[in-house]
Amino acid sequence: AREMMRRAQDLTKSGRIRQGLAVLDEMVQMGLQPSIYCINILLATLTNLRKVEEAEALLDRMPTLNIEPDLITFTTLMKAYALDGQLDKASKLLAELGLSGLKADLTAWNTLVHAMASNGMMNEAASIFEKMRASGLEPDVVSYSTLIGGWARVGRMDMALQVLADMKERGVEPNGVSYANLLKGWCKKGDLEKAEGIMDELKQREGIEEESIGYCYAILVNGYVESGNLERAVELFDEVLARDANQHDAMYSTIIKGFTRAKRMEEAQGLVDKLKATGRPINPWIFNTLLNGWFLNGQPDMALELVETMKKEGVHPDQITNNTLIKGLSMNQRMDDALVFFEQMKADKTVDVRTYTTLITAYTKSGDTARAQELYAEMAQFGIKPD
RNA sequence: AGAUUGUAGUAUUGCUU
Repeated sequence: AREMMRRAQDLTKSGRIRQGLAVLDEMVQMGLQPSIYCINILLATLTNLRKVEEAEALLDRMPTLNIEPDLITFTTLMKAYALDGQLDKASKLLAELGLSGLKADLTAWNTLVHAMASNGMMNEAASIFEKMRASGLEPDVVSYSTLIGGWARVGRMDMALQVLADMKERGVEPNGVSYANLLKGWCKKGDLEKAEGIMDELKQREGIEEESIGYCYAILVNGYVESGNLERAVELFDEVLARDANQHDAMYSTIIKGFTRAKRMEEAQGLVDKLKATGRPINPWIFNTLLNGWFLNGQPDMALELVETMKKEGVHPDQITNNTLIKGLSMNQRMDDALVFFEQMKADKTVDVRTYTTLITAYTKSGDTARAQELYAEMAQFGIKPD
């Protein structure tokens, strides 16, 4: 049974979901009983792939597999619904745990708070937070950090800071994530001075892991890039690299993004060359960032050349690479070239809603609404829902 | 007994803002 579950997981993870789930049927025929542990792993895999319908179907099948869903099962599915924006269903799952003889724990409550917060529903998030407390559970650092992140996300830094004060008062120590969420909020607002202030407080605090500090710096550097202060970003870039090797790839892609936006392609290219010289494999994010940069700067031929170079270096184009190519080529009046990549993606079954939106937008802008309509109709054939 | 099972924070692609 273990062997078969492993096979099911491998198939599912690699995107062959049908075949993966079919293994369960085989098991039933052979009289083997899958464990709840393994089913939950499958469910988490589907959730992380955003395959909500498949996750839902798996839950529905559990009775025929003679398995009782447990709290982890339901929490995983709540997350799946949240990622899909189906907040009513997520709430209902928690509310109906009792029907299965289960009771929500801190993780389940936190998942639901996050479901609301990540979808901008902060009144709901706060109300669920209170219900959790009323049920006798003490909110932990995750609960508070989730609320901070939610308020920051909707631009209510006053509320985010209030939550920070609340947690301190209640004796829950803020951690790196609590501060990262605040930083992100200030960066999003473009208030880098306030962000620096948070950074100072973070550095003075005892017990914050070095790894979290590096993570926070990465947020700050990106904030400077987004606000157009490339010089300060570059200054911090070296500091961060010296401080935390984990941030290496994120730092490079962030700074390369900055250079490409500032039309400083020589410097962007220079950083990639520097990485190549180390002989270590280049992170696809870095490569994709530079690729997009060539298109932004109106140099589609440089972009195509880059793709060839990277292939030779053993970096293979992924879905984002192809979407970047399709967008870049179509916005540089190279529709025919874009369609070559589009056909390739369809053959690989890697097209997604962005691929279609890109092309539909391009055709609409060029006045070819008939082609746009066609593509819209075609999406459904690939099981892609318009958003 | 064992096993990669659920919750919060960075970088690249579309539309919206």
